[in-house]
Amino acid sequence: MKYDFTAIEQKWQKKWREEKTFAASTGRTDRPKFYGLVEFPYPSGNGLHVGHARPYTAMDVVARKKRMDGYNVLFPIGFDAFGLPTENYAIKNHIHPAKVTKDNIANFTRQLHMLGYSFDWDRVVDTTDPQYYKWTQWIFLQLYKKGLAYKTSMPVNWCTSCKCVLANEEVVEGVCERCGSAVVRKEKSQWMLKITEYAQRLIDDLDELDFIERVKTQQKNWIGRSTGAEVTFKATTGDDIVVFTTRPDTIFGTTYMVISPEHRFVQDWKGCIANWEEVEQYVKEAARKSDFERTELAADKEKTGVMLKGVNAVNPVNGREVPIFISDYVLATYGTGCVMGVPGHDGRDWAFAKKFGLPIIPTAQGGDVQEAVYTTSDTDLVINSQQFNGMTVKEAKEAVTDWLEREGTGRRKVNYKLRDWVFSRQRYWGEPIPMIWCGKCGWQPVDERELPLLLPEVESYEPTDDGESPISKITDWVNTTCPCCGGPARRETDTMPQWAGSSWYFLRYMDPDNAEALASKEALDYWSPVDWYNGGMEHTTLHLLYSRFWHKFLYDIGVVPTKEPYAKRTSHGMILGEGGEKMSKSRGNVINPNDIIEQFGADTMRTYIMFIGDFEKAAAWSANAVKGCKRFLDRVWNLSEMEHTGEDYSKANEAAVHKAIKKVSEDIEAMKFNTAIAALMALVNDYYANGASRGDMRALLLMLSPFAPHICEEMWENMGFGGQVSAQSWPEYNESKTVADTVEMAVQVGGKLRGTIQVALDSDQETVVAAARENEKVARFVEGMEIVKVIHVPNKLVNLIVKPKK
RNA sequence: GCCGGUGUGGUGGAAUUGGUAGACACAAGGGACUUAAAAUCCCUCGGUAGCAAUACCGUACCGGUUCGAGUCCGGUCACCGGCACCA
Repeated sequence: MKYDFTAIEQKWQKKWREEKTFAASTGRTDRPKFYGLVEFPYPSGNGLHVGHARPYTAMDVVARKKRMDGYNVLFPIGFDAFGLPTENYAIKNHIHPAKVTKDNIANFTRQLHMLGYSFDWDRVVDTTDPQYYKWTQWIFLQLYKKGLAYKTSMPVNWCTSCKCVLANEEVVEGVCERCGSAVVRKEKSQWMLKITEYAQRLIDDLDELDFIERVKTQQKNWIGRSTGAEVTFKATTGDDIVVFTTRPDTIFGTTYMVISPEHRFVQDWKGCIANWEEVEQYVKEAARKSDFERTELAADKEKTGVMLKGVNAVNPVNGREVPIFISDYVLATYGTGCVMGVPGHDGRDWAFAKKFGLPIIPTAQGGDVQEAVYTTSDTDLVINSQQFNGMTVKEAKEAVTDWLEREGTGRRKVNYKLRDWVFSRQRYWGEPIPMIWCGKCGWQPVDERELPLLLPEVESYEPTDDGESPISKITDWVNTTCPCCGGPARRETDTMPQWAGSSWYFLRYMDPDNAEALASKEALDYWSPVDWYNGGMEHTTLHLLYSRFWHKFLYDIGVVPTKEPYAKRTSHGMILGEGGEKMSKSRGNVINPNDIIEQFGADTMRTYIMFIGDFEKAAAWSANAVKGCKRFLDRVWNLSEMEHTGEDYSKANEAAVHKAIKKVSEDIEAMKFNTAIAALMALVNDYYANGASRGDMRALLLMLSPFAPHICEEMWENMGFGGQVSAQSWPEYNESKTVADTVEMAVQVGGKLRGTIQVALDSDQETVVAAARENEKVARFVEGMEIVKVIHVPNKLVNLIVKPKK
């Protein structure tokens, strides 16, 4: 009988769908629970990509194995459907984004079914569904009520021609992606979320989590905790210039100050600044550059800046007056937007001082700071610093800070690189922010009972000429009454960023239809936390951190039972095109999973995408290798033509089967899917060499079923094992049966491999050395030599260290 | 630039975490079967020298630690992800 994968796959997919084979049930007390989560897709018009298939297949393999291990498994899917691409598509084609979204979701759903994923299709969530975003808005209101949402002025990318705010991605080399006009930075009032309030907890609680190390370090570095001091320098205008420094010990070396071009002092001091035209010109130029361009420190890149003539700053430790510059390497958004320039011991400051001919005063011994910047170590001795001279750098850090605190001009301070979350978008396709502005009462939250606050219908989704969201033109919707005083008021017309909906979606899966709460307490208590969350490295510092922040907040207000949303986090590598290039439409190397399924079947697609390489690393697509996986499944299918007798493992295969069960079990747990499949290929090779009993076949189908479920179900049925593979228990292995009684050991002489020997398992050193010396090749290198040392690694290797006999 | 990561045959990758480098595949070459092709099966397959046994070299590059390094340490180069409004 031929392996008709199309018929087989359709048959089983239909059955799974109709029988709801993989539906999760809340609160089954007879089994432990397992909640496996994948990052839900953004339903773009391009359809499902092989880049989705890798992580989804991986977690599907894990979920299927966990069910066979006896867990009550929740493995859900949904759609993160608000966002820019859909909106832009809608603008271009004059189709409502809701319609675009609906069509794309239908297409994604069809494609996901074709891959045979064991999702619980009764729990699909869609972030654009009002019954879903009702709760996204509700969470925002709770944040607002706890003082964690506030409005402030923030710089945005402003296209001078389209007159609208652009996403960073829409700015290409400083100009608007759409019209090519100049993009400038413009201040705009934005809703912000105080993620910084959670900075320390977001660092500390990482310790308890089973996240892969690179995710932890990247999150820690992103939050960027540093300890130091906040110091106040008096300006000659009388203003306080506050700087943050991690190096208070170098304060005597301050020879200038720098403030960011957009700092309010620049405008405040306009009257005192003698060279205002020059300053204004520089501020304008800086506005054109992104933070990224500004801080980019290429070796050949010259520092730029302008001195503010007419204003100086006074160093609080010695009363010395120093000049003040504006320079774009100081960002308004990090620290206080002001820095003290200590060129002797900071590379950027040194380059700046050299450029502008500023004095360089060393504050620690070692190196010649006139020639090159000197990076101090903790034990260097302090100089040029009055009473602190002779202390070590480490001591001086504390002593100077103590002194500043006593004098009232400084204080200890922990600083974080992490910035508050800009939560406003002047866009249509997002959740409306449920706030009302009243001229008398200020910002007022929409009454919770009125949620969801529906996104109104508009004719055009284009941002307006004044840069406001298109919904600002719907006056019927915008004009409302103040919930506080009942007077006329206006609704907020900004919408939320796409990150909002994806910050809590995993909670909704637990109880997707709940109308009273984002999920019931029972469901949250039972399923929390997510046991295993796999996703891309690119989401480490934004999505993953945002969602940890929201979860911690929900924990604080008693909504969720755990401090952290995800117990375990792993990450997959990208799928590249043939030859290792990034897959992209323009390169024409995009692989559509549907084509592969049509040609080779979903089981081949799944097996290949798991076999393609190390799951954590990027891997290049290879059409030839796909054929190899199809060949493997053909070989599995053709095993049916062999005669199988005996329900036990056959003598010839017993050790191989036990070994394979061990290997596959461990590899799935460790995400080493490629070697799990390699082990199954090797097992099939053994079956071809030795024949296979019914018991051997049973084990193979059970182990292969998470990877290639359809073919295994079909063969399981054909062989009359009874029931479905997916409902069976995972096979167990016997450790003692995985090891042979003799082992092959490597023999080295002087660290070089000279031969191998067969010895009994766990032989002692004496036996091993004796056997080694009998080996002809080894003997040749030992002859006439004296063995001075033996290194024996049991069952692995023996290394004879020799020297010539005297 | 900063942060995180990666680099092994013609190709994808494996290597029990310091212990026999190249498992399992792909491609290629040779052979069997076939009127022929496809499919299937068998053999070879890191480099150099040799008929061979075998020897030497070999995990991006340079150096170090060690009886022993793909694995650890220092430096260099190349590539990939992120850099806060793509998600």
